Amino acid sequence: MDKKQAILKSVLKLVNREGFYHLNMKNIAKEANVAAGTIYLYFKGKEDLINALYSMIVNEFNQHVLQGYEDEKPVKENFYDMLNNAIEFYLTQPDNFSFIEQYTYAPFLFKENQNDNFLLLSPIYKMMSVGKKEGVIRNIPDSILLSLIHGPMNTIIKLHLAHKTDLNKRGAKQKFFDAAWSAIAVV
Amino acid sequence: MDKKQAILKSVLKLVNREGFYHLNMKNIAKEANVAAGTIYLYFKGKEDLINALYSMIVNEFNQHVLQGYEDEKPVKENFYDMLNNAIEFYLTQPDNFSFIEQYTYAPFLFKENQNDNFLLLSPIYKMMSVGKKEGVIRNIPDSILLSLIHGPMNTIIKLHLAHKTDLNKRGAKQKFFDAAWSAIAVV
Amino acid sequence: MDKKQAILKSVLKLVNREGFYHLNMKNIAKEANVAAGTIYLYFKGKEDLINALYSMIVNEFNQHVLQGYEDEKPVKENFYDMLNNAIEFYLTQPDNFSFIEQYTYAPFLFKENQNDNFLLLSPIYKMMSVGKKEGVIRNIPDSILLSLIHGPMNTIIKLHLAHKTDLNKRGAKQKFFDAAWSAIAVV
Amino acid sequence: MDKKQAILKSVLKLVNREGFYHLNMKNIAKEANVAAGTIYLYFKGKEDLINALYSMIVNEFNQHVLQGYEDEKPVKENFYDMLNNAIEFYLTQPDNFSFIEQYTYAPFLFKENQNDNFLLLSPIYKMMSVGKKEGVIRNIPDSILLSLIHGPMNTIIKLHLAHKTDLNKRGAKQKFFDAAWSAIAVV
DNA sequence: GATGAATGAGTTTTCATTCAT
DNA sequence: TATGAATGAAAACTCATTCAT
Repeated sequence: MDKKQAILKSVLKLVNREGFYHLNMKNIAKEANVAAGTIYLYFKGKEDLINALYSMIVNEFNQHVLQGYEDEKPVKENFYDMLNNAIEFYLTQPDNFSFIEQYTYAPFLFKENQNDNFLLLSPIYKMMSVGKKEGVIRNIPDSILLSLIHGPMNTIIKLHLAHKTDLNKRGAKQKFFDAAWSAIAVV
Repeated sequence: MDKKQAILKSVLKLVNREGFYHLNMKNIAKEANVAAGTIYLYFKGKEDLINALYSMIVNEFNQHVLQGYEDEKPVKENFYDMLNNAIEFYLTQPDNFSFIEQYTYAPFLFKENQNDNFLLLSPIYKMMSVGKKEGVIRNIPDSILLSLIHGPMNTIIKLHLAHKTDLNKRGAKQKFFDAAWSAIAVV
Repeated sequence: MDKKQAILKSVLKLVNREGFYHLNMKNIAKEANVAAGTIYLYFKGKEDLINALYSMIVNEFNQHVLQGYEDEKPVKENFYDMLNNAIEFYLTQPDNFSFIEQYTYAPFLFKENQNDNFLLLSPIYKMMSVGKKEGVIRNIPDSILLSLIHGPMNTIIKLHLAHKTDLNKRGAKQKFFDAAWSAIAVV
Repeated sequence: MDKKQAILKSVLKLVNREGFYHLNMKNIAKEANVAAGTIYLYFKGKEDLINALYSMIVNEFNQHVLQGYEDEKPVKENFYDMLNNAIEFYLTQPDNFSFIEQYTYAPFLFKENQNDNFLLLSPIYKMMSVGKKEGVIRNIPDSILLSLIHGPMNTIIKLHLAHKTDLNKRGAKQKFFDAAWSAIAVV
C-alpha cells in the first residue's frame, strides 16, 4: 500500500467532508491508517501536503480536460468536448471539485501557488484564441470569455453536487452546452 | 461608536486579508479596537459572529441588487440592471465578495445557514420566471439558467478583483452583459 | 427592597442549585435583579460576599439551635431540643445546609473564616460539659462526643434532603434521637 | 513512569492543598511534570479527569474497607474492623478524604456520578442487614443506622485531620468504636 | 521507514472587577 | 446609589510538529 497516496486521499476526503477549517493532521493520519508522524516522512508539513494535493488534482484535471482535443476539429466541437470532459471529471470525482474550490478561496492560506489559481484553465485559453481567429468566437477580451465558460461550468457543477439540478437527466447537458456556447459564439 | 459593527467590519477585513484559516478572535478584537472579551458581549462565539456577518452581507446584497427593479420594465433591462447592481455591489465592497465566497465553500464550517448558500440568488429566480412567461428567456430549467447568470458574474468579479480583467474599462461591462444575455435569451 | 439581602439570597439559591463551581457574579446579579456593579457597593468582592453569607447563616443557626435551651432542663432534654432545632433549621431552609457544607469543604477557598468551620457547633460544646459534670454523658474527649452528635445529624439531614430517608415520617426523628443519645450517654 | 497516574496524583494533591475552586489544568500539569496538553491524551477534560479520580478512590476505598470482613465473624467485630479500615484508609491517605468530601458537596459540578455519592457506603449496608437479622443491631431504618455509622466516622476523621482530636492516642479509637456501637446496637 | 506519546505555543472563551454615565 | 458595557488576565483546550523507540 502506498502510504503517500493514502495520505493524499485522506486529505481529499476530509476536506470534502468537513472543510479546510476542521482539517487536522491527526484525522488525516487516522483516515489514512497511518501514524501522525508518518505524514512528515512524505511531506514537509501541512502546507506542503495541501499544496501537493492541489498540484496533483490540477494536473489530473488538465490531462483529463484535453482528452479528445484536436486542433483539426471545429472549435465548437472542441468546446463541447472540453466542457464535457471538465464536467465529467468533477462529477465522477466530486471531492476534487470541493477541494479545488476551497483551496482557491482561501487567500494566503498557502501562498506558494497563489498565481496558479487559474492554472487549471489553461486549456480553455488555447481554444479561445483559435476560435477568435476563425471568427466563430466573439472578439471580446479573453477574460470575459473565460468568465462565460468557466463561470457557468463552475456553477452548474456546484448545483448538481448540491442536488439542485441533475446533469445526468436526458438532454440536460446538451441544453447547458448550447446555452453556454451562445454566450461566446458569434451569432 | 458602535462596537458591534466595528467587530463585524474587522472580521470582514481580516477574512479578506488573511482568509478564514488565519482568523482569530484576538486579531478581530485588535482590529476593532476592542478587548477580546467584548466580542462575546455581542456574539455567542466565533461561529455566531461569522454567521451574523454572512447574514448581514446577504441582506445588504439582496437590497442592493433589486434597486431599480420594476415589473413593468422589459426583462432584459431588469437583467442588465441586476447584473449591474450586483457587480457594483461587489466592486465597491470587494471584501464582501471574498467573504461570501469563502463562507460558501467551507462545508460544515458553520452549519446554520447551510441552506441559505444560494439565498442571495432569490432576485434572479424572480426575473427568470417572468422572462420565460414572456418568451424572451430560454425555456430550460431554472437551475441551468441560474448557472448561466450567476456563474459568469461570479467569475468576472473574481477576475476583476484579481486584476485579470478590468470591468471599469470603457465598454467592458456592456460586452459582458450582451454575451451573458445571449446565453439565456431566446434567439 | 433591600438589595443587599437580595444579593445574599441569590448566592444561597445559586450555590444550592449549581454549586460553588458555577457561581459567578453575573448570575448572582441577574438572580437578585440587580446590576453586576451593584454587588460591589455592598461587598468588597466575591470572597467578601461569600464570607458574609456564611457568617449570616452561622449566626442564624446558632440563634435557632439554642431556642428553648435552659440550664435548668435535664441535659437529655436540651440535647433532644438542640438536635431538633438543628434539624428543623436545615429542613426548613435546605439551601443553608448545602451552602454550609460546600463552604466547609472548600479548603483555602476563602481563608478568612478558616478557623470558624466548627464555629456553628459552639452550642453543642456547652451542653457536653454540663452533661459530663452531671455524669449523664460519657467521660470521653469532647472531640469524640462532638463526632457522635454532629456526625449523625449531618448525615441524616443529607440523607433526608437526598430523599434517602424521611425525617417527617411518624416516629423517625424519635428513633434517631434515641439512638444518637445512646452513643453519648452513660449507660 | 506512568503519566496517567502522575496526573491523577497531582489532582489529588492540588485539590487537597488548594481546593476545587483553585484547581486548574496548568497547575495539574506542572505538579505532574507533564505538558498541559498531555492531560488531554488521557482525559477528555477537567470533568472527566475529576470523575476518573473519584471513581478510582471509591474503588480503592471499597476494597480496603472490606479487608478482614468475614460473614462468620460476629457483627460487632466486623463493624469494628470496617470502621477501623475506613479510618485507617483516610488517615494514611488524608488527601483521599478531602477530595471525596469536596466532590460530594459540589452539586452539579460533575453530574456523571451523581448517584454514586453514597456508593462508597455499600459495604456498610451489607453489615447492617446481617446485624438486624441476628438481633444485635437496632431494628430502625437503614438510613438512620447509616447516619449513625457514617456520620461519626466522617466527623471524627475530619476532626483528626484538622488536629482537633488525635485518633492515634492510646485508647482513643476504642472509645470511639464503643460509643459508635452503642448508637446502633440493641441494648 | 514507521510509530504515536509528548510537547507547548497558540487559540477560544470566561468572568471578576472597573468606571463612565 | 445604581447601572451594565467594557476590560483583560487567566482559564480550558487544540493541534502541528518532534523524537525516542
